[in-house]
Amino acid sequence: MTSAPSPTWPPAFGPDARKPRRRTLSRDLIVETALRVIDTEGMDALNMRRVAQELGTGAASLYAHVANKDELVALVLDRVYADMRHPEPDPARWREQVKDFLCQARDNLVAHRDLARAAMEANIPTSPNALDSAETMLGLMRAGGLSEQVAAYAVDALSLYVVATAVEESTRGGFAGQDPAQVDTYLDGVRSFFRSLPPERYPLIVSMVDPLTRNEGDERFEFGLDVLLDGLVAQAERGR
Amino acid sequence: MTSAPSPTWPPAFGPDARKPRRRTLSRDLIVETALRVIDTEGMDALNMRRVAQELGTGAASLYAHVANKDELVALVLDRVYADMRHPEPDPARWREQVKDFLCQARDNLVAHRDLARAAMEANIPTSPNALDSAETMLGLMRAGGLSEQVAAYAVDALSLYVVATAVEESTRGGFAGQDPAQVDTYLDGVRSFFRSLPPERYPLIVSMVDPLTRNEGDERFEFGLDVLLDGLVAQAERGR
DNA sequence: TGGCGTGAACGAACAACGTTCGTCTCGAAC
DNA sequence: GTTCGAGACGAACGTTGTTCGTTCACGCCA
Repeated sequence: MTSAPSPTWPPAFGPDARKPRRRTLSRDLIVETALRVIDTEGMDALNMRRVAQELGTGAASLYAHVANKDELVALVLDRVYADMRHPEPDPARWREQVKDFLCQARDNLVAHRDLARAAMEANIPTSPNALDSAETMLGLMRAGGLSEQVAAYAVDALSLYVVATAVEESTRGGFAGQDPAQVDTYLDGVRSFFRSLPPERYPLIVSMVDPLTRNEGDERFEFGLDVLLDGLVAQAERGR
Repeated sequence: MTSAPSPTWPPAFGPDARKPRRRTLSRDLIVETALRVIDTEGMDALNMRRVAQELGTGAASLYAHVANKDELVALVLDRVYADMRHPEPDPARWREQVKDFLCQARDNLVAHRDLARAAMEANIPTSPNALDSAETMLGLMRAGGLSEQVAAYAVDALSLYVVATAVEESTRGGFAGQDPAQVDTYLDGVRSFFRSLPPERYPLIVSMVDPLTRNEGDERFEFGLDVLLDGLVAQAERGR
């Protein structure tokens, strides 16, 4: 590993001593770059040095614009919530509107790899664009005739389901549905594992391998969503 | 910061040179120790050196019994699932039984700080005791008359809701409900933040602060659970 | 136009982490 | 009594988030 010692030039004579100092750093640019890293390599690959490298600078430079990594991730998340489109409440179609809005939210999340993991770790939403989504959901629910308390609880439960589903889905096989073939091979592995289990201990799991591992588009996600919304409709009618 | 250089004794004469070599390491002991660390200091404080120190040894020693940290966490999680008590299915009371079982699961999770985070990151459950719980749930659902596909989807959705709720709750204010007073002060902070929001942009959030931040025991958790179960009952009756 | 203060960029460094390496040592089998 | 292997162990490596002290470019005021 010992290489010939290369002579160290005095700084002024070093190669390209006048490298152009990039003065173009900004908060938005950092957030956008971080999102691009997440999109292409996932959350695990997101670190300060990686983002800085993408911008042709060092990690320390980022801290002039961003308090720490947690704040950066929160900003990225809020940036993604900004892409949501918000419907005008129509009382006659509140159930459909809520479902559409939540499907949109899920699509928006899984479009950015496993970014949903950040949404899961976040507490009660406090970022501007996340609050916009909460406000919209509350509007749809209240238009549907749900009481204040039921609407408040429902927003919580539904948001939780959407985010948790996005996390689960984006973790399947390591990366989200971006390559369906690899998800299939992962599920094939699960199937053969389930089938190899001792039937005397796990009779139902072994006999229900196919329903348990069924993967037909958004069927699984929409099933849970419909169950929740059916339950909410029942609540609404009961409270009336 | 320069202190007087203390003389370094040759190893053989050092203090307590004959420290008893603990040959009592085992997989179960490591798992139990890790769980204790999680219980007392939370998941963030769980690292290999910390567990090893608790056992009076070095981090490297653990790797003879455990492949890596991920496996250790998975073992801890399975160890916690072992505490579940499994009911005998009674078709007449299936809804109540499912609810009781899931409440037990939630209590079991939040009893160990933010261990639920590990359950969230885990994929489809493949550990023995987690599979036992899935098997039990499937048995209760099938006894209730749900179709194979509905039961399979339902187990997924309900498990997801329980784990996600546990994560959310254990993250509130940094630590789970172990100190209700501190959770209250956290919620007070959220309340005053919500109230300080611009009413023209967030009219519903501002006017619904109290319902949104209500924290009455397990009311919030049970609300979502009841909504899901109501929706499932509706599914069951529809499919009949 | 020329000096100057300030915020930002930067390289180096620190501490904590998961993990691996090579060595040593104990206990049991022969 | 010798051998041998599993496991305990200290040291080290590479990666991470973050901080420190310095340097520098730009805009302001004289």
